[in-house]
Amino acid sequence: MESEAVILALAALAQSTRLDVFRLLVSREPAGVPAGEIARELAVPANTMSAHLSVLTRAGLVRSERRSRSIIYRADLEHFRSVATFLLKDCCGGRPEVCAPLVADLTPCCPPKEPAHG
Amino acid sequence: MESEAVILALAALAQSTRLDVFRLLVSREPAGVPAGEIARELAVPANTMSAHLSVLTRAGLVRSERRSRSIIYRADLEHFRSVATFLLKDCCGGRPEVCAPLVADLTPCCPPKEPAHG
DNA sequence: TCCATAATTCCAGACTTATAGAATTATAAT
DNA sequence: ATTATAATTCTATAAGTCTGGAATTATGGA
Repeated sequence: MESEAVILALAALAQSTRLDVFRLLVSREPAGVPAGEIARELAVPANTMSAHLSVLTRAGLVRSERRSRSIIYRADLEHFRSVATFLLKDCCGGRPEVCAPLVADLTPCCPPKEPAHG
Repeated sequence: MESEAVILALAALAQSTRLDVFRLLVSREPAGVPAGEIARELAVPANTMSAHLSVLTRAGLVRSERRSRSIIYRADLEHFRSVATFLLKDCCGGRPEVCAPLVADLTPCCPPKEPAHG
């Protein structure tokens, strides 16, 4: 993950409509949501929403796939996680005390598996 | 942590000079760095840097304190962590599989304490 | 007081982003 | 072919951001 990709992702999420879109898509994984329904649920005109979805796509945070007349959008959770990792590693590397409480906070909601093998 | 505060923080970090500043300040904790030295190290004019520092301050990511003629800037790691927590909790709540690998990735660099007590 | 240093604020120009109406493209049903 | 639905692209406007020169404020030393 390069820092330019991180900046793109941060900029994409630093806008209320787009943050709402991403949260909606995360909550609707893995089914995804058609563009029109996203626009309807968030009460934003379809063309405006299309512009926002394009920003999220360029940032790598969402992917889309046509299904008949609809275009289904889904959150790219792996990309999101790699952005978070980049950001946290930066401070974690030098400052373990930053990440320790965060890990402690996150651990209860995540299955206590053994360390990743990838 | 409200979502408006998160958007402010994301917007502040979604700019290369400011991301560099924040990384520099994280690496220089807890001593901090005077404004002029930040500008010099990142090769940015003092007034331009001042504008960036002001954005980071409004976003709650840095704090400053005058020491004689210098103004010392420091990263606010707690605020940064609460931004990260907000973002991750959102996906963690619905999608544990997102956070599990991240926690696994972060754990090795952080002391394996028992869960937080705050 | 006078000067030097450190940082900020003021200001203007160039650039980018957010928004949405109108037009267009793509798909499917009749 | 015609019509309807779903989404995007075109275009324009309003608003916001990034940048840095010039002026200003704050501090400290001679």
